[in-house]
Amino acid sequence: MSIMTTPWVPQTPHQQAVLDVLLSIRALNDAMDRMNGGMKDDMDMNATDLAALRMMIVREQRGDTVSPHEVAKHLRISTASTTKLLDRLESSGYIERHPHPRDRRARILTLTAHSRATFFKHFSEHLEQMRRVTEPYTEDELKLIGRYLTDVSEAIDPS
Amino acid sequence: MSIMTTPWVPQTPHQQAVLDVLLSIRALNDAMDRMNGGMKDDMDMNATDLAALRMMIVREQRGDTVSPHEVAKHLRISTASTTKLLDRLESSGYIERHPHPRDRRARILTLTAHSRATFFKHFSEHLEQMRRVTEPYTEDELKLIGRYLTDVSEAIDPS
DNA sequence: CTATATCGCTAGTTTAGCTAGCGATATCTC
DNA sequence: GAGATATCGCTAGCTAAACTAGCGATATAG
Repeated sequence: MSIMTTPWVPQTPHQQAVLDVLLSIRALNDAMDRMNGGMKDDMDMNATDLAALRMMIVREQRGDTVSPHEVAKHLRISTASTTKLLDRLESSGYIERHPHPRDRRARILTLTAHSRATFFKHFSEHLEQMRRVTEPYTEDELKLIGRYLTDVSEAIDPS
Repeated sequence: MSIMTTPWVPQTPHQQAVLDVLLSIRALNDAMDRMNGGMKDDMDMNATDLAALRMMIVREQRGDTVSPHEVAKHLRISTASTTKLLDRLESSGYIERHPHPRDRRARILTLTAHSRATFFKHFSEHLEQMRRVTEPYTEDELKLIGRYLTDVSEAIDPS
């Protein structure tokens, strides 16, 4: 993520602080990209398949189920590519396809126990590290940080 | 980026704040991924090629030049793939390959004016939005935020 | 009830990665 | 210096994973 891209020379300490934060956002994004890269290598999986798995895990935690169509939309790939992606995940035992109870055209996707176990095995260490560096901050500080991160997310991708 | 992935129920307001921050980091990462996706669509370019362009722009701002080898290392792709990537960028007028002044095996890569113009045209709006939401924070707040973001980056990818 | 839309899939094509290895050049060791 | 080794960017050929087009089954709208 290239933040430091415009010729912009900070004139004041405040402007310098703004620039530093934007640079640190870029650094964070790079770090997360590398983390994802590492996980996909560890799990012997491509980036898209891993992203699909992440999406399903998040949805499951919210109590929602996922359809092939939703996977396609989330990953911004075609439904044809999604079929093949799901073939890969299914044949390697990460997901299962079940009939949708009401719509006989549709499917619902579920994670296998193996899937959850493998994902957490590789992710929990990163999560623990993140929690470790987050916990020392006070509640007020965390609220400020959370508010800022939300501000930035909405600024770059008003959803 | 799936943060909310472990069954972890916050017991205190502080724990809740920690969880919220971790969730907002995931949201930020998702937003930046979508921003990148949008830019690559707008510029009719694949994600890796765009990442290479970003890297070159950052290096140029620091006054450094870039070699094909460095592109390969940064993107974690083979030098063979990098040759093809540079072929694409060169034939579409984004970069130029020049002989290295001291090492006759090597090349140095430069951006074209068209490249810079196109990139900034598509990125500057996002950057401006990010700066807009960042500027209202006080210098002390920004320092806190910057420190936290750096902490997290180092936690997930100790470089 | 007919027309249209949606869901997931198959078939075939294209893109962008990979490994292996080469020619030219640079650097290290003696 | 001379020879061995390493490095740089490249080509050739292979593979993985995306794409478009379109189909059968089913659902929904007029």
